[in-house]
Amino acid sequence: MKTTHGQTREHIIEAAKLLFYRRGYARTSFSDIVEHTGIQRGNIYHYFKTKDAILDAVIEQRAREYRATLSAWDKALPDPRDRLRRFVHMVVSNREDLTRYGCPIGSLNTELGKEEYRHRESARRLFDLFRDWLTAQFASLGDPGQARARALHLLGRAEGISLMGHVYNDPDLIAAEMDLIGQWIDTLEPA
Amino acid sequence: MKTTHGQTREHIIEAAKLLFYRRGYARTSFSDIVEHTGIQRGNIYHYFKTKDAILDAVIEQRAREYRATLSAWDKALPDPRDRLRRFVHMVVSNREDLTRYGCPIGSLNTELGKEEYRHRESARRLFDLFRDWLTAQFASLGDPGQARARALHLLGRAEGISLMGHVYNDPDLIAAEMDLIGQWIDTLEPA
DNA sequence: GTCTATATATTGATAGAC
DNA sequence: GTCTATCAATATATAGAC
Repeated sequence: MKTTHGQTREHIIEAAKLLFYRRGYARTSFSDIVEHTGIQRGNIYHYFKTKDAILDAVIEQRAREYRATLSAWDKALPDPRDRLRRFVHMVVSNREDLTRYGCPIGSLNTELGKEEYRHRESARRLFDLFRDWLTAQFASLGDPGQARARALHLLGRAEGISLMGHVYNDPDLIAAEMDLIGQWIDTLEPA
Repeated sequence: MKTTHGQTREHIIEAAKLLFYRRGYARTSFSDIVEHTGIQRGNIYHYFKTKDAILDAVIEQRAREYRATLSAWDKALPDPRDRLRRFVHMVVSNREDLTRYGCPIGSLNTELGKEEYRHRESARRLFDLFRDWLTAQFASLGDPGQARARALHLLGRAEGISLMGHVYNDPDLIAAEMDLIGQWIDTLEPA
């Protein structure tokens, strides 16, 4: 928990976030980060003692971003159905990046879910943010007992179709599936 | 295309298949394969000149297995609806492994879909096998124009819920979602 | 805080005896 | 076909001058 706001530290995190997303964590080397930032090796170690520490910071940074996004939606949209539609719209809006590199949360969890990684839980917390937020929206929209199951159903469909769009290089697959989900949201009974 | 049927070569492929699945390709080293098989480094290089060549062989091996599975289903089940149900049942049956390590095809494509991998296309062909087979079943069951979209929808949902089951360590999530898919299959109009 | 130089371990890969 | 010994490149990480 540093209280300083050094630009260099932010640059490292932003570069690592991009590289981990596009190349994966294991395949991204310190040299990649050095080349991409222009910051020298020794200086990076001044801010992060290990590569794992950079990963921690990247995950924290993503968590901050997603929390801010969901918080902004909460403030702008009082209707839970509109909030769910906003989530669906976000996926559709990001379909080009999703097609190119996959879902940043999904692919990170896929990589870090493998054996001998100690970041499984912190990566999972990125999913928790959306799962809990979606659960709250489904709960206030209808049957609270089914809210969590519906949230995981929705997250799963978004992740699955993102993977298919990625594998088959087709953003329209993502748009079509999310349209089906939008129709499903429209049919849900109000509370 | 070797015509010899050496046991050593098969041992290497089987060990690599297991390790690539559980640890990921990038994180699996030659030392891992040596330790897991008991075969010495130099001997492995007698069968495979590079690590990439082992990956090629593992993907080919998986393709052979999946083709055999689908072919067996074709022979045993004349009704396309039963064949679709058989696919759903396979996912449910594998839910423990899917929960522990994720989907072997999905996680492989997620890793190899990242930048600077030259195995993207061969990994995608594993999905092609199921996509094309599912497309054929949907086509003979009803509207052929929607068959491919339905196949990708089904594959996406299976992949997505496998990821959620993996991330949240909950095989029941997979069973529940695949049950929904089974209900959907039951409602499809016959040709 | 930033840099150069370097340490140390591990990686994929080779050479060659048997 | 199997093995030991080793290579060259790259990985993460450290030491210390400025």
